[in-house]
This record gives sequence, C-alpha cells and structure tokens, in this order.
Amino acid sequence: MMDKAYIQQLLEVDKEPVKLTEKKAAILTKAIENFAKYGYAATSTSEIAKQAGVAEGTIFRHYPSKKDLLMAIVKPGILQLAVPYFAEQMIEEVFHSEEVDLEGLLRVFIYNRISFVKKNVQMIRIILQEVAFHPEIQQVFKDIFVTKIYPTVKERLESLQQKGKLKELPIDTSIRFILSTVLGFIFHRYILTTEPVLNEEQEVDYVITLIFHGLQPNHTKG
Amino acid sequence: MMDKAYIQQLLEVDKEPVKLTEKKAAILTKAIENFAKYGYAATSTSEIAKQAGVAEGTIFRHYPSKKDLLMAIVKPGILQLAVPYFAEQMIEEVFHSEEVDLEGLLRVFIYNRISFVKKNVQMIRIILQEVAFHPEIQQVFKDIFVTKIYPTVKERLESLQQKGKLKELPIDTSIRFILSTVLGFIFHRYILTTEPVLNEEQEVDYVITLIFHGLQPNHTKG
DNA sequence: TAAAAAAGTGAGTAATCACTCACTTTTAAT
DNA sequence: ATTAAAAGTGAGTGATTACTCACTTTTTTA
Repeated sequence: MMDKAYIQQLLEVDKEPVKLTEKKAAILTKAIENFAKYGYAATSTSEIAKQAGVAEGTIFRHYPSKKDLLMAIVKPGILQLAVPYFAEQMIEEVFHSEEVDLEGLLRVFIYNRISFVKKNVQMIRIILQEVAFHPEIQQVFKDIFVTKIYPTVKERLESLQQKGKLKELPIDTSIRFILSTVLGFIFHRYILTTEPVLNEEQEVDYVITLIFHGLQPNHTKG
Repeated sequence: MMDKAYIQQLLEVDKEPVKLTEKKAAILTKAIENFAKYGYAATSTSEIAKQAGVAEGTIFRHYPSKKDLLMAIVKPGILQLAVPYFAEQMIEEVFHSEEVDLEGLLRVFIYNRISFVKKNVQMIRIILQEVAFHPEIQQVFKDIFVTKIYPTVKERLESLQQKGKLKELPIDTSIRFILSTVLGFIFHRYILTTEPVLNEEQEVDYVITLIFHGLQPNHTKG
C-alpha cells in the first residue's frame, strides 16, 4: 500500500516539495492502483472516489478532467523513469570520467533502474499501458529521450568506439542493443513475473557479460 | 485497409477454412482497427457497428459479448504470433538438423517474424495492449510458450552448449537474451516507428552479430 | 478575529454504455 | 416450393459514465 510520502516523492520532479492534502493523496493512490490494475479507460472516477473515501466532486476540484488526473500521475513518472535520479552521480562520476568503463557504467545503470522499477511497478505498468493511446505521453517520452538521454549516451559510446573499445556499429544499433538487453531483463524479472529475484547479482553479471561480449570489437577479446 | 481474405486467413488456425459473411468480416475488420487505435475499453460496440455498416444487434448475434469479440480476434492472433506458420519448415529443416547453425537459425527466425509483424501490426498492437488486463490472454500465451516454444528452444540451445558452441549460461538467460535482442529490434523498427526500414538486411546482420558474439564461448572466437 | 481563499460535498445531468428482443430478410435443406 | 435455420435489424433497456454546481466546511491570510 502506498502512503502519502511515496506519492509526494513520486510527484516531486524539480526537488520542490509538492503540497498534498490527505484526500488528494488518497485520490492519487487509488487512481494509480486502479489504472495499473484495470487500465485508464476501464477505471471510473466514481470507483476511485469510493475507494479513496472522497466525494466524486473532490476529484474534479483538483483535476479538471479524468485525463488531467492521468497526466498528473504519468508525467512526473516518466521524468523519474527516463531521467534517473542519480543523473548527476552517474553522469558526472562515471560517465564523464576519462577512464570510461563500459562494464562499470552498465552496472551502475542497471542497478539504479532495478531499484527504481522495484519501487514503482504500478506506475510503470500505467505508463506502458497508456503510452500507446495518448500522444501527449509519447511527446514527453520523445522530448526526454531526444534532449537528455540520446545525446549523452551517443557521445559516450562514440568516444568508446574511437578508443577501439567498442564494435564499429551504427550508434543507434548499439544503443538499441544495450537498451533491449537491459530492459528485456528488467521487464522479464521485475514487471512480467512477480516472484522475487534471488540471485540478482549473478543475473546482472550475465546481462553485462552478454552486452560486453556482443559489443566487443572483433580484434580484441575481453 | 483489411479485406475479407485477410481476416479469413488471420482466423484460420487449424488450416480449416473459416466461413465468414460479408457483415461478419466487416465487424471484425472495424473491431481490429478500433481496438488497435483506441484500445478495447475505449472502443464502443456502437462505433464498430456504425463503421462496419451493420446494426449493433448483428455484433451480438455473432459474439455473445464484447469480450467474446475481442477473444475471437486475439486468440488466433496469438497462435499465429507465437507459433510461427513456418514451424515445420524451420524446426524440421533447420532446428532438428545435425549441423545446427546458430546464425542461420537466427536469420530464418528473424526474417519470418519480421514478415509476420509487417502484415499484422494492428493485431500485435491489440495483443500487447490487452494482455495485461485479460488473464485468458495471458493463459493462451503461457500455454503456447510452455508447451511448444520453450521445450524446443531449450533442447536445441542445450545441444549447442554441449558442443561448446555456446556460452555456459543458464538456458533461461540465453533465451531471454536472444528474445530481448530480436524482439527489441523488431518492436523498435516495425511497431514503434512507422518509417519503412531501408537497409533491412544490414540491420538484421547487426542483430545476429550482436547475439552471436554475446553468446560466443570465452575460449573461441567467431 | 474577520474575510477570503481553498478544500470538500453529493445530488443531479445528459450522454453513452453493453446488451436484449421481437421482428424481418436471406440462405440452406428437404 | 416449403420449411427451417441462420443472419440481420433497430428501437428500447437499465446501468454507468464523466462531469457540474450550489452549497458547506476547513484553512490561510490580513
């Protein structure tokens, strides 16, 4: 069960604390629960109100429409999903350091995203399910990827390529390969299945090895 | 635009030709279009009837409920998606031959799935979007994977491992790695984006190389 | 502490929902 | 040609939908 503090930190994007009344937090909590479980279209505002112990009018006092309620949940969720909290930590310390190490870089990235996914399964389910139907959500994704993620990753991978530490593939192919492998693993182990992952370290090691060997230049061997 | 012949072959699972009236085909066509575009829950039966040029009662003459209509579309779709039409061709000729070649095997698999996805983007969109909300759909998936796909693939990969042609990873990790890479590529290039893939052969080659090198045992080099 | 602003309420509304059913039309079987 | 079955119809059903609004309660501000 989510509490007010969780909702609060979820909506916090620019570090400015978000002020929430108890009822507003209850609305968001139940909206997230139901959107994740039944989907946005199949969840009624009356059901959210009932579960949150709130009059239906209260929802529309805070959110002009049902879609505004969805976007209030999804937008900060995407920001936190796509732009890791640890951005400074990782991009500064690991990513921008001279001694770029693909393995170490991957390890930080994977563990960070695993811990985020673990804490936000419902939110991620909502985003995955609704992104197909709402162009606004797609736009948020596109903006973040194009302006923040892609340029940084591209720069670093190109640098690795120039140093001969990476296969000479088109950069987009390399990025897709890494993302497919990592996200495929996370999706399978933390979203699709529900049993806890026991030997997490071992499994992450496998993923890293697969990517590492896949992207290894032909003339060397790690 | 879909025609009756397309719908007919889509529903054909056991090679027995499915008999369809014009109106029934129109209902299925418009249902697929709308479910793919707006989602199952956000599509009304009245809208389907209107677009198909049919009375709303006609839908319920053929399908007892809206959900039955969805399942009539989705179930054969999953069967065709998960159990490749070329099953005999591939599994017999390539998969069960003594000279097992991971690269050739992957190539046949990838091209086959690409051509299927190209022809059935809408159907695949529906399945991806609705699988989360309908346990029946999940069960269909699970059954097919557990009984048909997993055992065959497992057997072949283990055989490759024993011959020293594959990394000694847990078999599930290898399967997930291959599926993530292949499906990640197909999803990105044929479902997520709409522009036609120009240098398809080249891109498929990259995917195969990445998987091949990723799964290459440590002591040899391809 | 008085006034203003914000939060919360719940009965009410028009529209839409999936679905029914008595009926007509078309097709297939004898 | 007659009959029976299947296909198709469309007005009608009660339930539910997102949302409104006049009103009360609580909180904040001056």
